[in-house]
Amino acid sequence: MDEDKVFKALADPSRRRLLDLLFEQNGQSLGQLCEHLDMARQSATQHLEILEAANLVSSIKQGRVRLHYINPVPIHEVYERWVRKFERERLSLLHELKTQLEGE
Amino acid sequence: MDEDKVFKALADPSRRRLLDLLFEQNGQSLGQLCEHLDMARQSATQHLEILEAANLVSSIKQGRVRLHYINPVPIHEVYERWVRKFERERLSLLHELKTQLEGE
DNA sequence: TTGACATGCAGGCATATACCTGCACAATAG
DNA sequence: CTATTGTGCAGGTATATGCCTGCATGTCAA
Repeated sequence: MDEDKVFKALADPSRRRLLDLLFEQNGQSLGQLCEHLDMARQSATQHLEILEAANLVSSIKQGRVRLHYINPVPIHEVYERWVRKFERERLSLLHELKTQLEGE
Repeated sequence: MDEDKVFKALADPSRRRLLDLLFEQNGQSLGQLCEHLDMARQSATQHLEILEAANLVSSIKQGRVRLHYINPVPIHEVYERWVRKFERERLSLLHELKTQLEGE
């Protein structure tokens, strides 16, 4: 997994919206997705390409439509590799910060 | 929490590195952090400002140094609000995708 | 006070990003 | 076949981003 691509892909609200839309209904075409997206079709295409490059979305051409499927695995990996360690220390760090502040 | 600021703050590798450094040792000064960062001090300052705006880092001026403290709460909130629902459906979606692909 | 050190602030530059228009191609319906 | 529909591809532009230099400010030690 390319961690950086995943984070950069998630950095844009339009792309998070696309993932939300695919989460609501998996396997949508470009046209379907655009109906919810107040932007030109070509812009949505570029966003979907970025999501695909990050392996967050897979697409399959079926006849003349291209269907898009969400892939939650990279998000899970980001959580595993990156969020969890912070989570683990969350309360103790908060306590530490509080102590430091009180020591001013 | 401003979800977009958190995602955008996390999108840059230098900023993730800063969070890693603060995770290793909390309460470091700008100078200390720069020693690990192959960039000008002013660039690091800008990254830290973005992290502060996202509430991922808090800083306190203590004499002539400014100390920086990590705040894992927004990361946790991103996980709660955004990652968890994908996590919840992860296996079932994978199964669904597999089924669709086999149907080609 | 004065020199040294850590940081703050202003601005400038190159690249990346997000958006668009215009045209081309492929598949299906009639 | 032909028109329609859905998508692919090539660019062009405005803004955002990340990096820098130069100078100003503030704090501590001697």
